[in-house]
Amino acid sequence: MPVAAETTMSSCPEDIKTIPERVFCQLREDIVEGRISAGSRISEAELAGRYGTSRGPLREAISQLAAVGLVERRPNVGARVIELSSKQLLDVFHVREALEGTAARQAAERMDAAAVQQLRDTLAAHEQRIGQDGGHTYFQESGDVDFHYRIIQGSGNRYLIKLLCHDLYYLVRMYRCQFGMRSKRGPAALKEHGAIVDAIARGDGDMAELLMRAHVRASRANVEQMLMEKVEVN
Amino acid sequence: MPVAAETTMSSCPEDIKTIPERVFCQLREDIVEGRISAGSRISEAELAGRYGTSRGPLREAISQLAAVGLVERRPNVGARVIELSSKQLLDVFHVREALEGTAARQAAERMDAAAVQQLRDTLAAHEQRIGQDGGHTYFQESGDVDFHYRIIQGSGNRYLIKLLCHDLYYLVRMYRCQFGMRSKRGPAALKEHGAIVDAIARGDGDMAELLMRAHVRASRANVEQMLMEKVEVN
DNA sequence: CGTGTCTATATTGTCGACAATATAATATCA
DNA sequence: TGATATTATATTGTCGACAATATAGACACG
Repeated sequence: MPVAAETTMSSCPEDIKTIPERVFCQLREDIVEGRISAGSRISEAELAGRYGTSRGPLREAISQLAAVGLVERRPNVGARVIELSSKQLLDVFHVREALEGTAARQAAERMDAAAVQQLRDTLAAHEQRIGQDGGHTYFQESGDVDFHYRIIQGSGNRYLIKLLCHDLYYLVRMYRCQFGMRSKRGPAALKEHGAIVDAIARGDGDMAELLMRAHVRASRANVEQMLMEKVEVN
Repeated sequence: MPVAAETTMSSCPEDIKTIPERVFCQLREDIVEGRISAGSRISEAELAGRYGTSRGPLREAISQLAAVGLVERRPNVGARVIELSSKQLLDVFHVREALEGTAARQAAERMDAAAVQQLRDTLAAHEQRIGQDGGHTYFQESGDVDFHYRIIQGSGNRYLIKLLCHDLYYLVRMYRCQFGMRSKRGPAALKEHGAIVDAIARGDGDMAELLMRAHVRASRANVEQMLMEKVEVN
């Protein structure tokens, strides 16, 4: 009974009706996973071919990508995939810290008993996985994502949900994929998750926010360190 | 030498080249100001006529509006302007509190002397205006917006700037217009602004964030009260 | 040899026509 | 008469063709 798969923010849902929507998803995935390299130009004609559609729907998809911030558009010139810089990655983490902190606070205020229980289950599953395979990175990541996802949903704040789940996480994933970073702080993160759940269960919004912010901050520090090491290597 | 006009987030810049961009701006303005009423359906054909273009560019504009969250789209049915509820307004304020707090913190860390001076000037102009006309609401609003705008820009965090200046503020403005609320706490807000500037000038990020969050929270409390009064009246 | 201009080409921007879908109005049957 | 099936209509979705613009290359000139 893996809880993860179903609830994770799915890559490209099947129930997509319209072409622009489908292309938007696929294109986003290709960008995030690095199949279309950062900074590269996006040719409408070429992509129309690749995704088997005409340029109309494709332009719509590109518009949306631009609105979300994954590509940059210049009139009469075209669109390019955004460039990734360390500074911007850290800036994104600052935003994430603030937003996820608020999510945790509101989750503490609004989650009902059932939701809290589900959250506990997620955490337990995650714990078990780490125990089993000593923190095989993939499950660790997906477990982490699932945990955060649940809390964000639990906040019941639609705008927050939109920002974090629909916009920001794709950016974060893009960095993860392309800078090739996997969090190596599984057990530590797990403990922090536990404390956060407790605060939420208690209905202690202040503490939940505090802990979540610290958690994201620690994650950022981890990333920051990896970036430094990378610079040294190169 | 009014500082405000030039730097305020302009409604619809003149230097717009492409039609979708122009339509996006105009349509957004019409929605924000309530000329297209909340919850109403958006007919592509009708709007294409109104803005003097064909349906292609219009669809692109609608896509972007949807990505920003001002309209909701259903496949094969059409788009509607979002409905405004008190709960969602308050949720937006929660997000704003978190983001502007971060903006203030980063501004404190990153603004140079010149930028801080500009901020002071903005504040001084605002103060003078309030003194003159006893807080004529229009200038008060625009001064407030300008102040926040400067700090957000001062954070140097591109993602933050995008979220606050390009997405969130239009939502806030939409609520302001349609719920017809003007902040009646001019002098109080001004004091708070002063304290924030001091913290930023000092480079005290913690304090700047704390004060900014309190400031936004106070604004939210004000809005909350007005909402309650409204309910009573009706 | 460097610089500026001009032209050729490729790419984006825009449009109108046609296809697919949802909604509403109508008709049919128990 | 009520509910369901069916058609009609209006709206959205999609496409291919044409116009406008920017970029790269050739060419002339200082």
